[in-house]
This record gives sequence, C-alpha cells and structure tokens, in this order.
Amino acid sequence: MNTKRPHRPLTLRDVSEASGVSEMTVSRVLRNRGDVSAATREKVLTAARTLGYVPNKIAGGLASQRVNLVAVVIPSLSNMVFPDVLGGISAELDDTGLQPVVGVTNYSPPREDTVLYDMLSWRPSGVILAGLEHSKAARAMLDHAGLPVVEIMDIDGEPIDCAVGISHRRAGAEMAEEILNAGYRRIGFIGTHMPEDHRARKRLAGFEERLAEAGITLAAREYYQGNSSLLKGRELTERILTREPDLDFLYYSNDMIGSGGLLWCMEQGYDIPGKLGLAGFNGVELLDGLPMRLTTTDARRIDIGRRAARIVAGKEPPPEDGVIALAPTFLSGDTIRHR
Amino acid sequence: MNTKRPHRPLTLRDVSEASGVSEMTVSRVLRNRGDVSAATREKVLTAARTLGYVPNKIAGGLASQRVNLVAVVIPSLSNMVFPDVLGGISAELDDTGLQPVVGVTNYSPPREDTVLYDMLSWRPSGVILAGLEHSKAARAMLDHAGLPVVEIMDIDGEPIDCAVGISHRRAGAEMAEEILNAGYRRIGFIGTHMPEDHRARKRLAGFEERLAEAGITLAAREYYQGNSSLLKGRELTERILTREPDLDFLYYSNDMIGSGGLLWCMEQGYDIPGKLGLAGFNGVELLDGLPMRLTTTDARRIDIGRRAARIVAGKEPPPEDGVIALAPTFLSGDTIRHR
DNA sequence: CTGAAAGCGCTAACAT
DNA sequence: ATGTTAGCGCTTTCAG
Repeated sequence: MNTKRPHRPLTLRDVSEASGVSEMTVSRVLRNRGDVSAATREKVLTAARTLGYVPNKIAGGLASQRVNLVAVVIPSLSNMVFPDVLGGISAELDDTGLQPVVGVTNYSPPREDTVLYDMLSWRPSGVILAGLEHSKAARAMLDHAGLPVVEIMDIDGEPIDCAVGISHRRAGAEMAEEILNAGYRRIGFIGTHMPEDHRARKRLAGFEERLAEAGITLAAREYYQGNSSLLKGRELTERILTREPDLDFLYYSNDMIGSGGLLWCMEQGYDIPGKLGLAGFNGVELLDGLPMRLTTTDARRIDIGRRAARIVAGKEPPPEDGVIALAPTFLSGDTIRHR
Repeated sequence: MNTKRPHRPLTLRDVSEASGVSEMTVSRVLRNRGDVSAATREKVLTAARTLGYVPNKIAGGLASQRVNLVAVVIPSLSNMVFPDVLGGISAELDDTGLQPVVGVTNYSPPREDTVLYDMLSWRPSGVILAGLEHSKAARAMLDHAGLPVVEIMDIDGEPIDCAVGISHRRAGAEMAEEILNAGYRRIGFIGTHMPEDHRARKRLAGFEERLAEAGITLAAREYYQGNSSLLKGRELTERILTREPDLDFLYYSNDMIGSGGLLWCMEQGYDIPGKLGLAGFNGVELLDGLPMRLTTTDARRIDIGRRAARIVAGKEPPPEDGVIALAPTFLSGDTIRHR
C-alpha cells in the first residue's frame, strides 16, 4: 500500500523556492500575519496551492509555543449524553481557531490519568474534563500544566480551576420533591453499579436525603453492570417489580434504562402514571418519540459544553468563585401524576 | 483564572538537572529505548515523577518525524453508528501506541476538506475516513501526504489507497430480495434527504434495482431533513401511510427512524408483519429493547473499525486489490413475515 | 552503557 | 513590506 505515492511532505522552503519569496514571508501569508503586499501574497498562495502544501503544525507549535487544541476528557461516548456536550463545545469553539480533541476514559481513573497525560503532552491551550473527582496524579499534572482547566457536568465539589455544571444532589432532591408532591410513597431506584460514576451517586444521595426529610426511605433498589440500554431497563424493571410489586414509583439513573422500563411497563398494562410513576435523568432526544413522555431532568448538556468552551476560549471570564451553576430543569412529561 | 498556578512547563533539561543524568539518557529512559543501567533508570524515573514532568510530544514529533496519531474522519457523532466504528478502532489501536483523533464533517464536503487539512497538518501516521467520495482537493492532500489511507464503511467505488466496508448496493438489494420473498409488493421508502449521504443513496439504488428485476417500483417515498430521530420516524410513517394507505412494506434508511415508525404503527394497531412489514438499517443496540424486533441489516460497524485500524497499525497487510469487503448481515427480526 | 553535536520545520524578534 | 538570525524541546547520529 502506498508505495506508489512516495511524496515527501512539503515544507515552507519548497513553497518559498517555488514562489521566489522568503520563507518568513511565506509563513506570514499562510498565517495572515503582518503586512504583505497583495502581489507577493498571490504568488505565495498560488505556489502553496499548486504544490499542495499543508503546513506542519508540529513545527509551528514548537516554534510558537502555542497549540490551538483543547483537550476534552469524558468518560464515555456511547452514553448518548456526551455527544451533546461535545456538540456544545464544538459549536462554541468553531469561530475561535481552537479545536477540540476528545479522550475517553471509560469511567476508569487510571485510564483518565493516562488520557490526561497523553493529551497534556501535546501542550493544548486548555482542558475540559468531566467531573470533579480526579487522582492525585491527575491534579498534579493539571497544576503543573499551567493552562485553563474547566471541569464540567458537576459542581458538587472543589474545582481545580473552575467548574461548569449542575448540582446533581439538587437534581436528585428536586426530583424527589416532585415525586413526593405527586403523592407517591413506595419508591424504587434502578441505577448502574459504578462506583466511579460520581454524578449518579450524588443524584441518588440528594434524592434519598429529600425522601428522608419526608420520613421515607427507598422501598427497593436494583443495580446493573455495563452499558445502559433499553433491554437492561426492561430486565431490571421486571426484576424490581417482581420483588416488590407494590412500588408506586421508579426512579432511574438515566433515560435509556428509564425508557426500557417505560416500554416494559406499558406492555404489561401498568396504569401509568396512576398506579405507577416513572422518571429518568438527562432529557435525551429519544424521549420525544416514545409512546409516553418519560418524566426526567434536563441535565443542560449543551449549555454546559458551550459555557465551558467559552471560558477556555477566553470569550467569557472564568467565574469569580470558580463555579458556574446551571439549573437542572424538571421536565414533567407523562409518567408522573399532575396534581 | 489560573494565575495562582504559573508553573512553566518542565523540560527534559529539568529532569536532567534534577537527576544528574544527561538529557540524552533521560530521553532514553523515558522512551524505553536503548540500554540504560537500572541505577540511572531509577534516578531518572524518580526525578521525572517527583517533578511531574510530562514529555512534549510537539518537540518529540518534530525531532523524530513520527507522530503516533491516527486521524479518523467521520460525518457525524450523533448518528449512533459512528461510536461503534470508533469503538472498533480504539480497541484495535489500544496496544499499538497509536491514538485515534476524531474529526467530524457533518456530511459537508468543504468541511471534510477543512477537517482533513487540519488533521494532516499534525502529520499523523495514518488516516481513516468514511466514504469513498471526496473532493479533488481532499484526494490531492491525501496523495501528497504519503501515509496509509483507509476509507471505511463503503466499498462501492474507487479507493484512494484501500477500503474496508460493506457494499451498500448489495445491502439494499439483499433486503429487497428478502422483502419480495416474503411476499410484500407495495413497498414504500423513507429516508433522509441528504445528497451527501452516498451510502444511503447506494443502498436505495441497490434496493430499487432488485425490485425492478421483479417488475416492481417503489409505491411511495418520503424524505426528511436533519437528524434521524424516533419522532421523525413517527411523523414520516404517518405521512406516507396517510398518503398511500395500501402500502404493505416500509423500508427505512436507518434503524432510528425505523424504530419510530415501528412504535407508531404498533400504537395504530397495524398488523405487523402480517399486513405491514418494516425494515431499517444498521443493527443498532436500541432494537433489542423495543416491543418488536425491527428487521434490519447489520452494517458490521465494529468489524469495519477493527479491520481499518489493523491496517493502519500494520497488524494486517493492506488487501492486494485494495478492498476488504465485509458481508452485510440480514437480521430478520419480527417485522417481516417468515415463510 | 552514556554523552555531544546537529537539526527537525517553523516562527519570534529583530533588522532593513 | 520583506529578510535574517536564533532557537523552540526533543531525537538522531555518531563518538566514546
């Protein structure tokens, strides 16, 4: 493969020689820097184009000590939630000359360390990373890197530099509040068994706290391993309702399993939201097309991406106290009683 | 922000001074290259760790003329299909020291050119990009780059270097075959209106060709703009069936709108697959959790990602004729009659 | 096994 | 408006 295309990568010097203009001026033209006469500009551009020159950012970055990359470190891509965050980030970065580069940790702290290390070794202009919980090593790296760090999604904790997100405790508490107000009392929880999913943990903590204030404890809980899928939602819903048939509400740790549960319950003929209420978390687009609208909380994913990107890009000053708190938004849907 | 953390990024020289070992030897230790005595090795490693040194790959890449990056250029992330491809790629790249870097084109050729240009300017070790249709400029860039190029997803066309994918014409034709064999005759098609989605176009072409061989033409078609979602699937299904109530099969250009259509039809009480059959394309995980299993074609996304990565990584020689053709796999599901 | 010298391709800073 | 010089931080190459 590729043996018939033995082209040596072109350099500035090649363009310089082809156009009869000094390397420095060629460089200026290619970066739109400094004043260059229209005539030489044309010569250079033509030469570059006909040769098919592509600048070498490795060399450029080393010389200028600046790299137009923003490292984005997230736990997962299959989650349906991170593409939205990324969307917000790219949209906001689009006119800044900065480029997002994505690293995925799979919710593994050692993997996060590796990914961070690798990304920092490219000397990016900034870092956006999910969550507030990081290894000592990771914090050390970020401290030494001397670049803007924005932690996203979560604000319940101490940011390294600054954080943009929602309070998951609050999201959980507010959902509990709504459920209690609607009159449900025998409440079950279905969530992933991931010690490293701190946001899910905090949501549940906030949820249970609010229940406790009303003198209520979770009547049942069910955990699963691996990816969230409709199928998992079905299976766990069946399991929890078989075990505890008199539950009147199920709180799911995300919309995907919540949707699976909703579909299963509808097939079984449960009276929703009359006898059984359901709620998820995230506010994903999928919910728009289901037979009933699952009650959920909008996690403000796109806004989070945008604000984080704005800060890294310097479009917006970092917050005084280091925290931008967005409000999780309750979406009542059809699967909770309206009073 | 960040004013309290003014650390200058550390260099090899810092580690060298801290450990009393020459820069060259430090470099050897940090890269596990050449023989270094266990003693000096320890000294260096300790120094590097306590300082919190992170190597500068910009400088390293410039000096060594090698960069352990693989550029991956895909049309979309929200498509639910590309995360799978990426999964295959990362899995296979994991033990090679190569890192995928993703660029997204949004199905826009000019945008593809820009993304490619930007990625090539980092001088990656290889390029994996979706599709066989590229601008003249893009082809020129790739020719001059002098690195392995693997075009993925599609094999109906002329690869620049080599291609890994399925024949979408064949996938469409095979689905047509199954539908005809099952006895359906009044067939409608619902797809996205995207001139740049060449694979969807080829699938439909293969589909219609096979129908034509049986003397049948599409009885109706409906196109939509924008993202595929359950909701769009519902709306378009309602529209096409209102317009042409006597259709007995709907072929969707992907599983997401197919699923939306399926849910809508079930709610309306259509006799599926008796009076109305449905099929999508891709074979996404979502289908596992729906009330009925949508008939579809497995597009072999993960395999495609793996094979492409293997070639770029040099784990597998590029195919003689430049093409690795995987077989699209028919998944019969519940929404087509079994004979 | 370790070190010294040269230079990767580009740009900052200073000429002119 | 354009050119010259030096060097970014690392690795290659060659000597010990």
